[in-house]
Amino acid sequence: MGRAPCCDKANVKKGPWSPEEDAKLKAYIDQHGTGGNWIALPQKVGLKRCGKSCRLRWLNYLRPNIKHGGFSEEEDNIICSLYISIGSRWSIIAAQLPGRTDNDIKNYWNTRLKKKLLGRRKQSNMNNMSSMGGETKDANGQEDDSYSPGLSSSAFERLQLHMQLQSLQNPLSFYNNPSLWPKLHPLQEKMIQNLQSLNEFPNTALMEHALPSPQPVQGQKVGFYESPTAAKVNELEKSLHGISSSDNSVAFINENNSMDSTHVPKANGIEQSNAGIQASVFQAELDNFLNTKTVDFVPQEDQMAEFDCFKEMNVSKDGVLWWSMNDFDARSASLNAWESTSVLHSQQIFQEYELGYNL
DNA sequence: AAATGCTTCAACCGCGCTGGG
DNA sequence: CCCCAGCGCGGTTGAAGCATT
Repeated sequence: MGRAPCCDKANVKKGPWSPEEDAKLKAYIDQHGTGGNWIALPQKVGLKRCGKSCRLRWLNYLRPNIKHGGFSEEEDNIICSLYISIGSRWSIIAAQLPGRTDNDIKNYWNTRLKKKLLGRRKQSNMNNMSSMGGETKDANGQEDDSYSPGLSSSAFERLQLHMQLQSLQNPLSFYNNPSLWPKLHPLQEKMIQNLQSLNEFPNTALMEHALPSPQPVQGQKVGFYESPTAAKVNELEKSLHGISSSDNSVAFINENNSMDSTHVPKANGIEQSNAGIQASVFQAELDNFLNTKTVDFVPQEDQMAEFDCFKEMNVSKDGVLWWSMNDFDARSASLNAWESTSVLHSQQIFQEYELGYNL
C-alpha cells in the first residue's frame, strides 16, 4: 500500500507549462502570495495542476531574479567545492548562489561540470599512462571510463571523488586504514571486494610506477595540498573576516628534515613521498580545473587546537575543508542574499557531515 | 535530407521531515 | 504520543533540440 497521492492525478494536467498557465500563476502569486498552501493554490488560481507542480514551476522558473544558464567560473568553483565538501545537497549549494535554483545546479552538475571534471581526470590519467605504455586506467587502477556504470551512481561517484581527495591529502586517513572501517554486512563486503578486484593496480603502486619519488627539501611543502575547497573557503573567510582562519592538510619538513608530526600521522606502510606526488598531480589537475589560486598557508598550533575532534580521531584536519559551525552560519547569513530554503537547518547537519566523512 | 545518437533541462516522482490537530 | 497533510529535497525521466553520420 503506497502513500496517498498529493492530488487527484486523473484531473491534473502534466507536462510542460503553457505561457497562459505561467501568466496565471505568476499574476496570482504576485498579487496574493502563495498563501502558505501550495496544495490549495492551483484551485484558487484556476489551474488544473498539482500543487507541487505549481510550487516547482514558481521556484524554478517564475519567481523573480532567476538566472538560467551562463554559469560563471566563480559559480563553477563554488559548486565544485561545495559538492566535494557536502555532496549533492543542491538546496544548500543553491543557497550560496543567488538567483540559482537547486534544480538548475543539479542539472548543470550532472550534464556539464561532472563531465568536465571527470573528463579532465581522464585526460590527465591518459597522459600519465601513456608514458607507461599501459592501458588507460584511472588513478585507482580502474578502467578509466568516466561514464562507466560505476560512476553512474551518484553516491559511488561522490564517494570516489571524495576518497580521491581524502586519500591524496591524507594517506593515513580512514579510507586507507581498513582497520578503522566499520563492520559491514557480508553483501557489502562482497560488493567492495568486487570493486577492488577491478583495480589492477593499487593506487599507490600505480603512482609509484608512474613517477619517481621526490626528494623533500627542507622547509618546503612536500605535496599535501590545500584543496580548492579550502582555498575557496579561505578566500571567503578573508573577505568576511579579513583574516585567514582555515587550516589545511599541509605536511611540512621541519628543520630536522622529518615530518612535522603535528600535521602528519606516522607512516604506516604508505610512503609519504608517493602520497605527496599523488597529491601534487591531483592538485595540478584540480587547480587547473577549478582555476583556484593555491594559497601558501602555514597552520598554527592554536588553529589546530580548534579541531580537537580530529586529534581524537588521530587524523589531521584534512584539506577538504568542512564548514565549521559558526563559520557556516555566519557565512550563510552574509552570502545568502537569496531567500528561500534555509541554508542550514541546524548545526547538527554539518556535524554529521564532519563525522560521516572523516570517520 | 534523413536517420541516428547525444545532450540538455523542465518536470515528475517518491520519500523523509515537520508541524498542527 | 500519534497521525496525517503539506513541504522540501534529491533522483530520475522523457521530450526537444542539436550534432553527427
